[in-house]
Parts: sequence; structure tokens; C-alpha cells
Amino acid sequence: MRISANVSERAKEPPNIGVSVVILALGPSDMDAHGSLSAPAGADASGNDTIPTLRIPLVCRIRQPFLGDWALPGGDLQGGRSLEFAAEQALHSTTSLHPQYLEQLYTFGDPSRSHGGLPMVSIVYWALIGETEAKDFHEAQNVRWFPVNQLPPLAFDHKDIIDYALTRVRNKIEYSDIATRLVGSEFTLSQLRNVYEAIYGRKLDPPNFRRRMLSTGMVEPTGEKLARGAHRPASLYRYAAHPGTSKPQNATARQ
Amino acid sequence: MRISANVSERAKEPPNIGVSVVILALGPSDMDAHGSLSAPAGADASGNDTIPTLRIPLVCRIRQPFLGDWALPGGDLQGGRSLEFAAEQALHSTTSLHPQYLEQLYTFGDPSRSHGGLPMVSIVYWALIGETEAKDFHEAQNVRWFPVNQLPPLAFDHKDIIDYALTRVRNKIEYSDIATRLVGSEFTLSQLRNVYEAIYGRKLDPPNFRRRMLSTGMVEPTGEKLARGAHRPASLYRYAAHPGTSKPQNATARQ
DNA sequence: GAAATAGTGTCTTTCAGACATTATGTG
DNA sequence: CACATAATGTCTGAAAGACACTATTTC
Repeated sequence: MRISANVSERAKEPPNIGVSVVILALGPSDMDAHGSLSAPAGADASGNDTIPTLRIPLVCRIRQPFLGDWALPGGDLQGGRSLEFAAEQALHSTTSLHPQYLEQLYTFGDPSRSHGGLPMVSIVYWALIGETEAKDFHEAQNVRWFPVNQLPPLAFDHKDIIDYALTRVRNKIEYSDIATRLVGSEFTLSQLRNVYEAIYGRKLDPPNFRRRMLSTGMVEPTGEKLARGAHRPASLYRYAAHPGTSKPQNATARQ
Repeated sequence: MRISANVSERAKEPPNIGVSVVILALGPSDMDAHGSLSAPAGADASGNDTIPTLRIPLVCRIRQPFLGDWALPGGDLQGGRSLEFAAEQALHSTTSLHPQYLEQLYTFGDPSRSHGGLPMVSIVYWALIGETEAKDFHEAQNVRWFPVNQLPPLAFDHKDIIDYALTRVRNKIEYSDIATRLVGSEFTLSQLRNVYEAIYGRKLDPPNFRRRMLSTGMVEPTGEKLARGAHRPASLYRYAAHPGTSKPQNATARQ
């Protein structure tokens, strides 16, 4: 790619640019039937009250440094392509999936992070993938999905990056509509609550969650009900695209 | 720098990397005596109740595209240098100043943003500079300071970038200690409130501001007082580095 | 005393969380 | 009926904002 006359000239050259993605997916509870996960953490297998877990696909490194460790999916940035495009491409080539949500996380460029490899500026995105889509995934070569609370040894500074992404998404869910993108067009408040619980990593109080969601005006009832299990059926809701009273949210707020 | 065999090969090459800075400075009210500002917006000139204004240094472009428009200070990223270093260097070469606070804002890399210039990925930082330091600045060649509410025509997407930086800093000031970095080691609550007012761009209620600041535990009284003007002297406070009860804040939170 | 800012007290609203209670379905 | 989840109601405490009021200094 790059031709240098000598070593001293090379030191002044700009580093390479890569784009990586932290992919956060709501794993379905029966994911083991499709993939090869080591730790199922589903919620509706047998009426238990565990919470759904976020899962991250990682790629096993096949060269030094960090040979055999796991790393975030990514690739070099080609000219003429947007950063989002590069992030989506890295996501799709690893998982054969498309994200419900994609946002830039941070750009990591410290020279010390290459650890003997080529100096690299990594523009990192984070993506959200819902249950429905994650069901279709097939485990590609050198790719494995891990629960966020059971991550393997990670290459470079990728552990810090994942932690940062989790901090970001847990903050963002409080003031944006990203959670509604991970459920279908019609959903019960329990389903929506499960998304929040997966991202927060803890249980939420159902009555308070209901009141909070309805008070924002972001969801509205469809009038239909969904019967699932030996209990009272739940009302279905849809995402109210443009709530009248609440203030608009965009990607820039609270970044 | 980069040697390409032909045009088609060039299209696949990575774009150049630059680092730019949105420099936000608390202009002193008598800044006109030092610089050549068009619109003074000081607060203590004659007992008025205007609020201090944030100012931004911009560089006049001396080539196409956007010849004659104003742009953010910046430069190419050299290998072996951290992104922060490049941002500080761009800041210092433009203003001869060092920032109180420096934080990465966002990386802009859309191919359409070059507008006929060379394709460029811009890693943008934002910096805060306090009154004391801004007093020392000298107006360099092609550099001028503008109040944030009276910006000139800007090159590329730099207007969007500045707006984004203002959104970020106004959010960040709510849950971080960046404001205390813009006052001296000892300060009155009025002085601290002026920093908040400059960043928010609006007046704050003094009693409520006092209560809010003291309740966080981030400031503690020194026991001394400062007499300034025909009124009751104000108590001096210092920044309490590690408040006991409040939760720790770091650069990653709420990004 | 007038003026100006420093500082205290109080009231209201809003929101989050804890938790009791009722409602409605299935086995 | 037992049981599980849906949905409503109520209480409390924290935090923010409006604003009245007192305190202390200089001119």
C-alpha cells in the first residue's frame, strides 16, 4: 500500500486507519441451538428469573501480536468510503448481519497501543442487533460470540474499548430510543423491559418501568393484546415516532 | 508523502488523517485591549448584567476550497504521536496557549466533506482555556477570535463541528468538574457561576447555584474571603479533589 | 441610607424507586 | 384453586427551580 524510501522517512508517515465495531446483540435464549455458545443465559427457558445477556462476536487473531487472543471485528479504511460504511462492512463480514443501530464510539490512536504491530488509528463504532436478527447468524470461521460478562482474553486495548462501549450504551439508553429498535414493530412492555434489563445488566421494577415508558410518550398502545403463558395477556405497543411533548433526541446529545 | 502508481490505485488508498481542535476560551472582558475583537461582551465593565461569552480562535483559509473562509485550527497527524499531542500542538501553534482541558469530540470522515480538497479524516478535539491564560494570547497571523454567537462563514463542515462541541461541553459541565479548571485554585462561587453562565450562555440563579455546587461536595471553603466592589465579600472555595460521598467521574462517563 | 452582591430559607414540582394491591389469563 | 404476569395506586425521598428574605460591605 505505502512505499517508503527508508526507515527515518517512515517514522513521519501517518499511521494506518482502521475501523472496528463493538457489536452488542440481544442473544435469544435458545441461541445454543443455532450457535455454539458456552454459557446460555436465556430468560424464558424454564420460568427462571435470570436476565437476558448481551453478547459480542469476537475474532480470533491468527498472527502476532496477541496470537490466539480475541479481537474486535474490523478492517482498513478505504478511500472514498464513509466511516459508517466501513463499520457496517466489518459487521456484516463477521456476522452476516445488519445493525439496528450504529454509532461512532471513539477514535483510539495512541502509538503505544500497537504492541509491536503496525501503528494504527482505530475509529471504533458500536452497533446494536436485536434478537430476531441474531437468530439468523451463523458462526463463521474464527468468530465466536461471548456474553459481555464472560469475555475471553482480548488483544490490544480491546477490553477497555468494550467497557467504554457498554458505558456508552447504558447511558444512551436513558435518553434515546435505541431500545425500541431492538424489539419488533409491536411489542409488550415486558419485551421492551427485557431489552433494558439486558443492556443494564440488572432487573427493573415492572410497574415503575411501565410508568416511565408511558410518560415519555415514545410508545403508544395498539389496542391489541398478546397472550403468552399462564397469566394475564399483555397489551401491545408500538413506537410513537414523533411524540408531541417530549423534546427531540439526536445522535449528538450527551455524547 | 504517499506514492501511488496510478489513479485507480489511489482511489483505494486510505484518506489522510488530520487532527483539529475546537478551542473554547473564556474571554476576559477587557480582551479588546489585547486583541482586536469586534464585539466585546464582558460582564464587569460598568456594572451591567450581561454574561461572559465563549470565544473561539479560527484560522483564515489561504487556499481553495473555501478560500477566505474561517476554519478550525488543525494539522496532519504524524506517526508516533498521540492524538492528544497532535491536538495540543495544533492549539499551541495557533494560540501559543495550553489547554486546561482537552477531550476528543468526534471523528469526521465522510468523503463528501472534502468539497474538492483532498479526502480527509478529521479527528476533532475540543479544548477549554480559562480567562487567565487567554489574557496572554497574541493574535497570530491569519488567526482571529470570535464569540461563539457571532461566528463568520466557516469552511467545510466546521460550523456543525463547533455546534457539536458546544452541545458536548454544555452537557459535560453538568456532571463533570471541567468548570473548576477554568477558575484559579481559589475562587468565589460567583466566579465559578460566571464560568457556567458563559458555557450555558444564560444567567443562573445564584442561590440555587450555590446550593447545587456545595451539595456535590466538589468544592470546599478555604475560610478566607475576597472583597471586590461595594458589597458583602464572598467566601473563597477550592476544588475538593476527592469528595467523599459523590461518585467518581471520568472521561468516559456519558460520552 | 442606597446599592450591590453574598448567603439562607422555603415552597413547589417533578421524577425515580419501593412496594402494596388488584386484574386476568392458564394449567 | 394455584400461580404467574399485567396493570394500577400510593408513598417517600432527592433534586431543581422560583423567589422571599436576611447579611455585609462600599460609597
